[in-house]
Amino acid sequence: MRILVVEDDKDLNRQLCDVLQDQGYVVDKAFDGEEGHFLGDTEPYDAIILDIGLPVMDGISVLERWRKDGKKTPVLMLTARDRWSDKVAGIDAGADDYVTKPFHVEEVLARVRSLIRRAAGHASSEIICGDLRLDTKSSKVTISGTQLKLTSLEFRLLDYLMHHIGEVVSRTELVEHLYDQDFDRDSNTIEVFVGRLRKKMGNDMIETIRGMGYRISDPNGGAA
Amino acid sequence: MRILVVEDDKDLNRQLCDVLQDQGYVVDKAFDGEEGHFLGDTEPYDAIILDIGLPVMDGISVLERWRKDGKKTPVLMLTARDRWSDKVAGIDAGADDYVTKPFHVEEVLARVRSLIRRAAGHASSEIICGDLRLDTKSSKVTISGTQLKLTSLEFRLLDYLMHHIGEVVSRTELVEHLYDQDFDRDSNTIEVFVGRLRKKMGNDMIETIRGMGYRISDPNGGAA
DNA sequence: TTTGCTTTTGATGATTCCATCAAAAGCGGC
DNA sequence: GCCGCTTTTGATGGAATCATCAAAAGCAAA
Repeated sequence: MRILVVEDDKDLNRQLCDVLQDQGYVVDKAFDGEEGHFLGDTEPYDAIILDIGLPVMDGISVLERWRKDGKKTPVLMLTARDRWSDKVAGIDAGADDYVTKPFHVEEVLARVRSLIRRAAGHASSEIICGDLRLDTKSSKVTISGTQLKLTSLEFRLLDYLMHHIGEVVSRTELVEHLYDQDFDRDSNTIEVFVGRLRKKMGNDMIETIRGMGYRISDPNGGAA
Repeated sequence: MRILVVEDDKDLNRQLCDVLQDQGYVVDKAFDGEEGHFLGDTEPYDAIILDIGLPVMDGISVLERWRKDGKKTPVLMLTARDRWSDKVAGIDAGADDYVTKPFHVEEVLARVRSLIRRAAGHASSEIICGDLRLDTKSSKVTISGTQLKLTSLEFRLLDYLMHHIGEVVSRTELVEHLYDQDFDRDSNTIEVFVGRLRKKMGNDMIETIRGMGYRISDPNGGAA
C-alpha cells in the first residue's frame, strides 16, 4: 500500500513517514499544499494524510480540488484540537476521517488501516476469502486456521490482493502500490513473489489472468 | 453488423431479412413480441427493426422493457401510416426512428445504416480515419484516394472496426457481430481476414492488442 | 564482520496467443 | 457439371507472457 503524507512540520512529517514505513507502507511526502496536490494528482495512493494548515495552498483547498476532479482516495485530515470549525470544513470538503493534534501515531496508523479497508469495502479489520483470513491489525494470515509465515513483501502483496477481492490486479498496479516511483518497472519480482505465495498457500488461491494480471476471489461469494 | 427483425407478417419479415442479408448483415428474426424481446435480450445486435403491432406482446411494451433494462441498441419502429398516436408512443418508449407502412425496403436500409452510424457517433455517411475512408452508403473504401477491392467479409470486418474507432474490439465481439449464433467460436477466420486487410491496407492501420483484440484508431484524433 | 534472512536479478522453459500459408470447402454463374 | 472467387480449415512457426529456479545482492542483528 502506498501513502502520501502532506504535512509542513518537518519533524511530524518525518515521524509519520518513519512509522508508516516500519509498517510496510510505501510513503511519499510533501511539505506544502501545492506539492501535495501535485503528487496526489499524479501518483496512485491508497490513502492520503493531509494537514489542514499548509503553506502555499491550505489543506481544504487541496482536498476540494481533488474531489472536484473525481479523486476518491480516502483522506485523513490532521486538525488542531481547538479549531472545531476546521473539522466541519474538512468533512464538507470530502475528508473521510480526521485526527486532532497532538495525537499518538498509533491512532493515525489504526485510522489509516481502517480507511484503506473501508475504501475497499471491508467492514471488519479481518478480510476473509474462503479458507483464507488476513488480519489487517495484527498483519497475520491464517489458512483454515493454521498461521502462515510470510515475509514482508509476501504479506504486502497478499494484502493488496485481498483488499481487491474479485478484481483483476495488473502487475503495474501492484508495482505502483508496493514500490515507489523509481522501481524498475519491468522486473519480475511480482511473478517471483506470487510463486512464493502459491507455494505457501496452495496453487489455486491466486489465479492468473493472462495478459491482465492476478486475481484472488471468494469461492462462495458470487459476483464481483 | 447483426440485426434483429421483429415482424409478425411472414412475407414482410422475410422480405426485410432477404434484403438485409444481401447487404451483408447478419439477420435474426422473430414473429412475436415475446420471442423478439428474448432475442434482443440475449444476443448482441447493432440495430433492431421492431413492428408495433405484434402478437403476445406489443412492440411498445417490448421496447419499454429493453430500455428499462438499460439496453441502448438503436431501434427502428414500423408503424401503420394512419396511426399517428403509435409514432408518439414509440418515440416516448425510446425508439430512435420510425418508418410508416407501406414502405420501400431501400428506405429501411438507409435508415438502418444511419442508425448504426449514429449509434457509433458518426454524423456523415462516410467514416474517416487518417487516410482511410469508408462510405457506408456505397460500401466503398478508399485509402489516400485510391479505392480498395474488398470481399464481402473483408468489408464487413473493416466496417465494424471503423464504427468503433479507438476502441479495442475483441475477437468474440467480432464473431458475434459478423456471424450468427452457430458459428464455430474458436475458428481463426478473424485472424486470417485481419491479415488480408493488412495486406491490402498496409500493416499499421489495424493494431493488435495482445490478449484483448484489435483496434483501429485515428492518428490525429487524440482521445477515445 | 559474519551470519541468516529477504529481496532482486537473470536465465531457462512452458504455455498461450497471434500471423501466415496453402489446401480444402463452399457458392454462384455460366 | 465446371470454373472462378470467397471463405474456412488446419498446420506451422514466431512472439509475448508467465512460472520457476538458483545465484547474487541487500540488509539487519549478533
